[in-house]
Amino acid sequence: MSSRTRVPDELHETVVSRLARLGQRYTTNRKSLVAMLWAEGRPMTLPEMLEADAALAQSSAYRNLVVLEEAQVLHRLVTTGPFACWELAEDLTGHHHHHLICRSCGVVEDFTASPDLERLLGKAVGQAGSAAGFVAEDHRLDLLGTCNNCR
Amino acid sequence: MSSRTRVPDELHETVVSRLARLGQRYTTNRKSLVAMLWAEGRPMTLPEMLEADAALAQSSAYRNLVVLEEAQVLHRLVTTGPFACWELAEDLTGHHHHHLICRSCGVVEDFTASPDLERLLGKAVGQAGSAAGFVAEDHRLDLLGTCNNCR
DNA sequence: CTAAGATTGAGGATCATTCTCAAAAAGGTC
DNA sequence: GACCTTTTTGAGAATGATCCTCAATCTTAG
Ligand SMILES: [Mn+2]
Ligand SMILES: [Mn+2]
Ligand SMILES: [Zn+2]
Ligand SMILES: [Zn+2]
Repeated sequence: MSSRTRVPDELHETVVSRLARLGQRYTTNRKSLVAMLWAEGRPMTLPEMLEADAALAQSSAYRNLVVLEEAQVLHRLVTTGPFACWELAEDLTGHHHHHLICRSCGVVEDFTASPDLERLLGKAVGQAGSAAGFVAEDHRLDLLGTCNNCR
Repeated sequence: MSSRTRVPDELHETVVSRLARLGQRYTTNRKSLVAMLWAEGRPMTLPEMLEADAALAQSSAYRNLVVLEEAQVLHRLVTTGPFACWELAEDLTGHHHHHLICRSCGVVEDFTASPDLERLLGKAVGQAGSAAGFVAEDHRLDLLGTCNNCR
């Protein structure tokens, strides 16, 4: 829905350097995936990506998504649905966020928590160590409900 | 780790009535699954359950877990791992909680958030509607890190 | 231009999960 | 108990998302 038109040069350059660290190139196929996720502005499943760009081969898309994940360019979401779901890494969009997940259709939208909430989440991460020697480093928050489309 | 020994009669009765609503029986196999999750006190994956009780047949276990989920007796967790992971429904344990997830071995432990944090989470759920017509009803919080065993 | 290495994509392999179906078990009624 | 009906079971087959293989093609370095 967001439809940002062009991937900023700076983002492309960052992607190039992260891939380079792994001896990987920023090919046309990989650019397509990054540009598509940038333009869409929300996480996309693999079938959505294949449909959005008919030139993508399934096996190559799967492989490239993993490469981009290893390069910390993309982030694979944890979902209930049957398909892998991907978004740009947070440090590339500069936008720490969480997700609204529709229980009916499974669509995922971004959502920014209030500063107060983020502060308490950080505190919870710091204090988790008390529980059975677990050391927390990060948090993940999803709000579950019904999207505009499904109501 | 928790090793609660016996499932309280009240819990069994609740399970019986929830299954009855769907015309389903509380069979030995289903009792084994419920008792095992009660005793273990943390979410278990399907292979863990099969290993813990060699009498369980894989295909029946899968089927019964789904039946128990439909009866709202069990809850299927969303994980990165390859296996389905289950726990008792929160309203059966009377214990709203979240999860500590080990990035290394994938083990899941329960975790209770502070009242302040829960209050802000509830507030976030209520306010989510402002974002593009999404109506949130529930929240899910995971803390990601390293378990005692993996450190 | 050439050689070395990376990438591609069609098709096959993998594997968690679901489905099928005949046998067994559980209730209900007498 | 016997009898009938419905549910449950479990072994094996089917499904399907994902990953792997490998020969062909593309890129880059020299
Ligand atoms: Mn997102
Ligand atoms: Mn739990
Ligand atoms: Zn929806
Ligand atoms: Zn661990």
